[in-house]
Amino acid sequence: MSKPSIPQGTRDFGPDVVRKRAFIFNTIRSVFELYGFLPIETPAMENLETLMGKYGEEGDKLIFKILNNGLDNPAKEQQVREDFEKILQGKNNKGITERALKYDLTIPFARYVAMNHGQLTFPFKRYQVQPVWRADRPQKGRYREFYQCDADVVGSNSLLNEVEFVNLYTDVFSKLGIQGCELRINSRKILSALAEVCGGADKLTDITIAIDKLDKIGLEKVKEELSERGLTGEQVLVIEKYLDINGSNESKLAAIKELLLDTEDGKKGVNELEFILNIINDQRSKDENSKAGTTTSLIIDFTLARGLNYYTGIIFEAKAPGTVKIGSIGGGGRYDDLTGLFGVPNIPGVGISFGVDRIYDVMEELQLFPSKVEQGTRVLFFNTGLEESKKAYELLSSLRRSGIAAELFHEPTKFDKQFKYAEKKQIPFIIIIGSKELEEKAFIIKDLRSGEQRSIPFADISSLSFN
RNA sequence: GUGGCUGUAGCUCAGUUGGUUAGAGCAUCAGAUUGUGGUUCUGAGGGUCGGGGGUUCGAGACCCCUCAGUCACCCCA
Repeated sequence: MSKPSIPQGTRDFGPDVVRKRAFIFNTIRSVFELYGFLPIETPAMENLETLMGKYGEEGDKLIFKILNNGLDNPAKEQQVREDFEKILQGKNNKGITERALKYDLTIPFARYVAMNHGQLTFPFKRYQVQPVWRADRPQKGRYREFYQCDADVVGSNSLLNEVEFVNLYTDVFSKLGIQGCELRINSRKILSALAEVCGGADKLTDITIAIDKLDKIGLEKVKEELSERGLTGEQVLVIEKYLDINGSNESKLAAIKELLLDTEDGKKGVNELEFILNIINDQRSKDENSKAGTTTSLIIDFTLARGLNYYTGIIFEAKAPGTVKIGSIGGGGRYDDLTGLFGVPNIPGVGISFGVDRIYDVMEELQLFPSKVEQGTRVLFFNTGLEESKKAYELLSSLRRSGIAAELFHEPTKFDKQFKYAEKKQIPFIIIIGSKELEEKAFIIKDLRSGEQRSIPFADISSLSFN
């Protein structure tokens, strides 16, 4: 027997980790609900064709495919061999695989909307917290199974939705206690205007992929990559000018107008950004937290591109505070016609996502988890024998009824063991009921943190707070 | 999919140019301590040195293969 193990890139979570993760999930969920989003869930697996082709060529490779059952049926052997031949040529085949684990929450949601649009009230605001899977090779902060927390609004073109998401991000990070996050925004329209000015609207994807890497590989390498992707020296020069834009949000907008305002897309993109910025600035000028400088800052970033190619308008990326080297902890954007892929056109939407696993790492590194999230049992009743435990159980039940987590030690053994159990589980109080206490109708309660103990009549147990 | 690094006790790691019976700390269990823990002391258990092959009189160490973990690239949360 070899040692048991779990698949690469997956993780077990112990009790304390689950508690901390639950704190993050609950916080995000409560903010989603506060903004009027409704929960849905979709299956772990989707039909392969629902997912294929939605995430680009690279994305297709990272989809976890599920092998069909019954391939060992002798009667089908010939067919299976032929089907498998197609797999070897890099083509998917229904005879071998027709289901896959979901890759994100957005496409399954689009599929859900396409299937149920007749019943939904628009704008439909949903949130979804579920695991997704990617056949990526794991590395720091990247796993093959991880949770996404998504919120999307479909059926509305209003930019007020984008404003809502800016505030939603801000509220979540504030409630989690993470200070100094950055929310970067851009518009895909700006990027396509850039492509247009560079004489190659068809080069949009190449340009976005290259400039997205700017902060990682530097300007020179980006220029190299652009040349390799077939852009002329003149076009690269325009992009260099574009990438050179910096300063405050206002000066960035002024500079981009100069560069791209001749184009239709450029105008639209700038308008979008200005609209959002104006409202947010106005709101924040009246808000105490913003004045204190502890909120998430909203930053226009023309180098922000985002890989997923279904985005058409505003795009977001949330970044951890600069002191931790984790990078993106969330992202999202507007898509004009996501459900069109599933035969239901003209339902626009905008959505965002939180990367819980990375948020966890950030909070762990900055020690931001409140100590109360690790709180479990408040009081342990010592077991000193059968008769005594009967009384202990009676009192314990009354505590549980009033919401206080309590346990009875599982067997009558020496105090040493029972004390150590309480210590390891960080149970702050122990209660002892022995034969003497039974007779006196009063138990001994001890605070393990201070070592203080006193005797309390059985009847008075409800007056104790166990804090 | 491509490349780098690391695999020795439950955990963190020592282990000399290849040399006899592979060590330490922490953790676990037992005792000192029969109804009062944390500290201390004593003792015990625990290893096919990731797996397979090779070189050698002799391999934890050197070579090859393989598996696993990890980091980076591509891409992304």
